[in-house]
Amino acid sequence: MGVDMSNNPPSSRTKDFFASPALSLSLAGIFRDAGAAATPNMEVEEGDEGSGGGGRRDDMVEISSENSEPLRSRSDDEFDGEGEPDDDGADGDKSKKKKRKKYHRHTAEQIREMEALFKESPHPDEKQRQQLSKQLGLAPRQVKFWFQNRRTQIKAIQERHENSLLKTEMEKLRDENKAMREQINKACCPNCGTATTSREAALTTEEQQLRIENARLKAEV
Amino acid sequence: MGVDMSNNPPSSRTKDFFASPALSLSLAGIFRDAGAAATPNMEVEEGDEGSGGGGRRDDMVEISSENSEPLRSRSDDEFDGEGEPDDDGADGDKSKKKKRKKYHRHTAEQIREMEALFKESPHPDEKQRQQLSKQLGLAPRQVKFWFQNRRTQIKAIQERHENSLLKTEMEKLRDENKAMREQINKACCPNCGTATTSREAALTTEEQQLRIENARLKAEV
DNA sequence: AGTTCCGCTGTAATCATCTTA
DNA sequence: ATAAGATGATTACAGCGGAAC
Repeated sequence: MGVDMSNNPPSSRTKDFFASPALSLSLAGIFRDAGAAATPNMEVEEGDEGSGGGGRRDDMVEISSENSEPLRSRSDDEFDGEGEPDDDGADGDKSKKKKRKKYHRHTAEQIREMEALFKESPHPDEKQRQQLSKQLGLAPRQVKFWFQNRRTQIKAIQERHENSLLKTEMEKLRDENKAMREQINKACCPNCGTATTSREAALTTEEQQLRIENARLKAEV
Repeated sequence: MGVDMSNNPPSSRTKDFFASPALSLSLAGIFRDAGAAATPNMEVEEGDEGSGGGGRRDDMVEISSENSEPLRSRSDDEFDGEGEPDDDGADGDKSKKKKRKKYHRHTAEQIREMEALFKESPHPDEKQRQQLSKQLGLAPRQVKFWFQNRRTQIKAIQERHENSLLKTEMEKLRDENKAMREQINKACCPNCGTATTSREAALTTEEQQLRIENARLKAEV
């Protein structure tokens, strides 16, 4: 009954890794350097109005659509109430302004700079980070985070890449394997062409097979 | 050139997620796997050093924390000194005790429940989600997020797993190929090669040895 | 042409552990 | 052997792209 299973993702088959705006290209360069120029996008929309205005947009939850349900309660805030009670007034109304720190993405330039440094050293020390942070107008922590996340990303991408390489290589090996197997089985040696059909030949081929199996077993262990 | 390694290998990619028997392990959340130990899993082992060095052993998580709470937090929030040159322009809203909203992790129970549902359907519809959210005291959005993140997580893990399988298999193939290559190159056939010199005896003894080793290996496997 | 919804990807930030100097 | 940094896992969010109206 219902175990569903219908889900089945509509699936997109596109797997192209390197599909990210800022990250991909530079990364791609690491592996295969395509000569393509970089600096693709740069449109950082995000017009943050200058600082003066103070707009304060509250939150962005905006669920729209019908689903707006009764925003549940205090919700998640941590249970340990310690400190931080700021209970926003009664919850009577559903205002619930949960201002969750604006999300905020770093600008293209900031990323560019950090990337540049990253290329030189993926593990910058505090000094370097600090300097960068000053230069870019980011908090030192943010720079630190960025590097951390970046390392993780790189690793993931590399892994994926490696995976695909592995796959192709394996396929190659598999073919080779098959070919060799056939060769051994039927034509013994290319030099003399016609293999002898005598008992000796049989023995050697058998031996060969044994060797092969042996190797395989060894690999397994 | 486009190497295009995309892959849509018709091959094994079809597992419906979690269908994998031994996948569970590291998924972080499994604090208690409820359920009798019916999961004889134990596999996935992969040494590999990779860069950076570091062998690491990952282990089952064990976050303890009995249900209910307390999840301690060591010093939370390090107050950075505020003086930071932060202010990334714009948005100067700082000021005030900015309680950087606590991070907050879902409780073990919430996770357990969600996981349970996840097993049945990784893509719950709004109704299901809503119900769950009520039951667990989480905002619907949180539930939604959780499922999303979880899906990605699973995917990543699966990929990793697949990757390691691939690696071992490839290694196996490689060895086998090497062996075959050697065979072909040297001990090819008794007629043309170095085999004609009353090699029979030697061959047979060698063969016997091979057989013995073979048997031993088989036993090990 | 459209628009509404939804899932997925990428990313920011935080915490918990593990390493390492 | 203690403090600092790296790493992995999590929560949360913005946007894109496709599918369903």
